[in-house]
Amino acid sequence: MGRGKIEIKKIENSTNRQVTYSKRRNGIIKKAKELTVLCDAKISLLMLSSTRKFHEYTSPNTTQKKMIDQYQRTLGVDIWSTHYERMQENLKRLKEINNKLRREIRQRTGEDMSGLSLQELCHLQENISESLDEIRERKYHVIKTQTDTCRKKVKNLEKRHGNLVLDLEAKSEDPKYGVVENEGQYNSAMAFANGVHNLYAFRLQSLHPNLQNGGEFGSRNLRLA
Amino acid sequence: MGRGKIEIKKIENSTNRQVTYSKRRNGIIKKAKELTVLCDAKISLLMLSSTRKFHEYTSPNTTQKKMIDQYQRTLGVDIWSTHYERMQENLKRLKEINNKLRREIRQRTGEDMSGLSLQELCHLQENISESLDEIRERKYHVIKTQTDTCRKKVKNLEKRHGNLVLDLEAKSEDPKYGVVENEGQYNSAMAFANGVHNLYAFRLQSLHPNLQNGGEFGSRNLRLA
DNA sequence: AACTATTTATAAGA
DNA sequence: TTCTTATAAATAGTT
Repeated sequence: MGRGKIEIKKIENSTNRQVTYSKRRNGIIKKAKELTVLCDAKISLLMLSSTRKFHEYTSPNTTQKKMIDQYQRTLGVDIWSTHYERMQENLKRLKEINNKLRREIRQRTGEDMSGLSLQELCHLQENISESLDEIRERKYHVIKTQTDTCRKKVKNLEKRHGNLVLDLEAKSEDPKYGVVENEGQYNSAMAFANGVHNLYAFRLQSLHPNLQNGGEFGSRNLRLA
Repeated sequence: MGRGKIEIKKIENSTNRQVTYSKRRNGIIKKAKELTVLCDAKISLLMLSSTRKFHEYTSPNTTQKKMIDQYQRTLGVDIWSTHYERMQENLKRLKEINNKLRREIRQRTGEDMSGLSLQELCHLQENISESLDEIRERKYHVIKTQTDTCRKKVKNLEKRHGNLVLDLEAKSEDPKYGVVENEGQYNSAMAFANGVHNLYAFRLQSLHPNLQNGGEFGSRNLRLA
């Protein structure tokens, strides 16, 4: 269509070819647009010129991805299958592991023991019981550690208190200090001493935590006995 | 181009639209082929009609995948990134959940209790203890069910055995049957009776499983006491 | 699917 | 590139 008929074969003249490409490219895009509107079609058009220039047209009511997905579904092929399927499998595998873990937890909590044989139940009971022992041991360990820390703090306070008391006594005997001026200070020192005494009492009690079990943390043991 | 000029808007007549689609589709594919040959271009053309019919054209010297790869490289986009990233996030999320579940199990088994405060440990111990109670209950339930089933079987066997014995006695009293011919039969019937007796003894023992705890399954309870 | 009057696309030239 | 224009090609409406 033009001043003369042309044979459909590669245009050897480079400039001519580029001009023709440009003209016909616009032509085909126009056709694609018209087809989209006239016939309510969806079109994806990718064009790569011999000079590596890229042009595209995609119908407004779709995307390249949708078109390619459709293409793959229609032809029953999947260009990206390798990557994609591997991820899908990974997801599936993780979900399965997840469910197994949840099931294990439900069994261990006693929420769901359906499907467990008597032997499995015995095994589970033994297992949980051992876990309970370990947790109890750990608890005692933590209690002991906290107690030790507390004891050290008390020792430190006692020492500082002792120094204070000595200091105070020294000052009381010193004629330079009157009794009245230092009364308030003495009282607060006594209050401090009382506090330390209480802490010390706690320390003595806590030296054998394993033998007590009378407090909040020990009630469970009584229940189990 | 035709008998009359048409406005570029959706053809409402369905038949007409399909005919036009068919004609213009062929036209655009012809144009694509010409452009491919004339200008040494590479073209990917995907078309989806309003009736969901799919047509495509791809230049002979390329493939859809190459075109799409080129498209993505040229425009610096990744059509799949959204999908891909969502999957990646999903994977990550599942892995995290997985790890949390594993950690919970390790805590419940007593394998790893690092990072647990005293309060948390107490809570855990109480929790596990309750689970143990539930599992023990379930076990007793299973034992009871099995015992009941066994008891029913025994009852049935007793009945059948009783009938056999009566039958045998009747035959022994009947002068038609000699003692010698039936000796073997009688002995085996006695052995069977002994077997049933043993089963019956087991039945009696199992009537109060909660009070026994002397067997394999009860040792744990003693250890907990 | 074929026909054909017309519109549209475009080859060549400017 | 873009414009022009003669002409080839595409196609709307019809059969």
